[in-house]
Amino acid sequence: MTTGARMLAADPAASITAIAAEAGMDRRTVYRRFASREELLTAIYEARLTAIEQATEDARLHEAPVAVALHRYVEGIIGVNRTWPVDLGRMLADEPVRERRDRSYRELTDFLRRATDEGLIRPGLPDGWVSRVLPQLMGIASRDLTDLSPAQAADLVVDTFLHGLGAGAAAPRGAGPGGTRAAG
Amino acid sequence: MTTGARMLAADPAASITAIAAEAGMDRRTVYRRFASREELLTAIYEARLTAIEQATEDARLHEAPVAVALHRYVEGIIGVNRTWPVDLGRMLADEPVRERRDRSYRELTDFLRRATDEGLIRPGLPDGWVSRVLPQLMGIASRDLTDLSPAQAADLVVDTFLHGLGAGAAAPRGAGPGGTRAAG
DNA sequence: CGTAAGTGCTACAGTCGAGTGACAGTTAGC
DNA sequence: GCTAACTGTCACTCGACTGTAGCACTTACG
Repeated sequence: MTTGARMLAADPAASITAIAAEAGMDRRTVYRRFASREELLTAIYEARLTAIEQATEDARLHEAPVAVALHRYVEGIIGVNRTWPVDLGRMLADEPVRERRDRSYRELTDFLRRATDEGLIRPGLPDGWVSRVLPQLMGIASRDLTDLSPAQAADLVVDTFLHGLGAGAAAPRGAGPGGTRAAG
Repeated sequence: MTTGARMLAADPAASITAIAAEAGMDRRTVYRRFASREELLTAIYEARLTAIEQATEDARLHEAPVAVALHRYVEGIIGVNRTWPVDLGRMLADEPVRERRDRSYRELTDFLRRATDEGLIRPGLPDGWVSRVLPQLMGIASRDLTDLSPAQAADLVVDTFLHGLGAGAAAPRGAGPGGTRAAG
């Protein structure tokens, strides 16, 4: 099913025929597993959601030290993004799926608030800015920096997230000049 | 035409009927102005490209001090993003349009290289990371922080881009705690 | 060997959107 | 009032996709 997800990530309007072809099976076979197109999409998104929830749990966002939890979370989500690259946001007709998605987002927001309270993140930033920047950084790292392992990509994302790309900040340990250069 | 672009931004697969309806005219009228759907899309994207090129020129990326040019560029592009929110990337069948887009991207990359050479941006980062993070930050600010003016949003984007969101960095002048809070 | 499950393939109806044609109504300028 | 340009509307063809039906084939299992 992951291959079909990759197809949908490239083109959310992909036809069942195209999705089936990429997965190496016939269009009719897809309909034997999923009653409709919507059901297939829901199944894929649910798989992604489950992976996200697993990664969130593994990161122990509520208990672990914020710096540790942040890195573990980023690394986990980058892995999820690569396994289930499907973007969605459009195909959210299902109320239960939408609710699960919102819960995951809220969990991230709560964690980032804790990180702010504990002094890791600067306070006073506009609402939603912090919790939108982080997923986007993870998204870029997942999509465009395929040469980096999830752990290496997480180093870069966390460092960029906390310190930016200006010259006046500390470079990440083990990701310095010449260390993790990726191809074009 | 901007209204049609807003429609396409929300759903790239929007029908001509829907686009025309949002623009307050009949589907048939659209076909009188544009020979085909592809031509309409091309026209919209060309309008965005022209605005981008104007903003790039206004920022004087080659001559102005890098810090100044960066801020001017970000402010300009945020304005463009709000006027022409269309995302594209998918609808790039036209070779000339694609080439213009690539040229704009190259211009940004060149500028960011200069900014690195002159010590504004940290060297040794993976290829493509810097030039992908900045547009994404501008995109979030354009879409989700609608309460902020382009200038205010640019303050935030530049500060985040250079210093990140960690507590150990200087907050932007005039965008401190309680200053530019946006509604959730 | 025989059966059952799963798959590929062809064919079909229904829907939706793209694009075109023809006609009627409206507005501006003479 | 008359004309020209523009627009709205009805009606059509064409193509692509969804979802379903039926039949043939392969594979595994007893």
